[in-house]
Amino acid sequence: MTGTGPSPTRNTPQRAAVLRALGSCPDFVSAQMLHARLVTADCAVGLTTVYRALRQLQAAGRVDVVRDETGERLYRRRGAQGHQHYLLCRRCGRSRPVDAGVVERWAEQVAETSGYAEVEHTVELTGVCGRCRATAR
Amino acid sequence: MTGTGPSPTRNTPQRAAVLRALGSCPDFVSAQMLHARLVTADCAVGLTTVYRALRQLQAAGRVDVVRDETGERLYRRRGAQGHQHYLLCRRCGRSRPVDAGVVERWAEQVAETSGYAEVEHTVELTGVCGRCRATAR
DNA sequence: GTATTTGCAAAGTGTTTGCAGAATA
DNA sequence: TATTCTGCAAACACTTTGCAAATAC
Repeated sequence: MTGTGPSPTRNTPQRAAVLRALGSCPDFVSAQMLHARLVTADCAVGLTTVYRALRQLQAAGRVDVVRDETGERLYRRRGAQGHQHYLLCRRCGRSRPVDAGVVERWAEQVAETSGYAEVEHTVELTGVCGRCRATAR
Repeated sequence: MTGTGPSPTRNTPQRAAVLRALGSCPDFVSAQMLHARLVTADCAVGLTTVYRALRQLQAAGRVDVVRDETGERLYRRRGAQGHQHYLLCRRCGRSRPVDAGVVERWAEQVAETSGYAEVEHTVELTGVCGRCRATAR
């Protein structure tokens, strides 16, 4: 039986470029931004391909995904230890990881007492970072 | 001086209809669903108007807004005491309020220690409710 | 009587899909 | 060589905007 195999993945220069570009962004970026960045650099990749690569990375759990207030998806390469939450600057997009252990435990507890199965949680913190506060008022 | 007045708001049957329809939905609904519902009932309202009414209600803090996984906005009329979090069923959309006091306090603390200003938070819990679990596997 | 609201049609956004040609293994 | 991947163009879904006619105050 073929099963739901781990979907074969080839090594292509485009995917490598996307991953590299993503790694060079300390903060969350949208697919569009990433694409623009790749085009600006010499290594142009189709927008479609960027979207596909990102979806793949998301499925593989190698990126964290959040949504900005317009609903646009923002991606960030994930470190080794999985699942992480961030505090994002609404002005410049800068992000910093935050310790959300409390929330994790809370979510687990709700999951247990609610009668709901497969409970997942999304936590997003946004604010205005110190630098942006200092700059434009 | 004109200032940023509290934007005059007229009472129109359409707005009343939107608010009424919203009130009759125990769970989160999208603008599109709400519009369909209004059309099905005799009181037809333009889709544009539904969107405008919802934005108005959101600005007035009279609805809670979340996003489903596709990015579509879902609205739910808010009770008296403001700001509330929910556990949503991914299959049927059913929701139940959850006590997120822990998270509120955590968010406040992060806000204080982070150096970020105007920190806001979004918390979304999703799962599969008991009824849906029992029904379709 | 005047300013706001409505609602249609059209534009705009981010994202996905169809498909022929190119590239990988 | 057999599949997978790329990338353009077109399709999609939700949402917003322009504007003339209708409506509330």
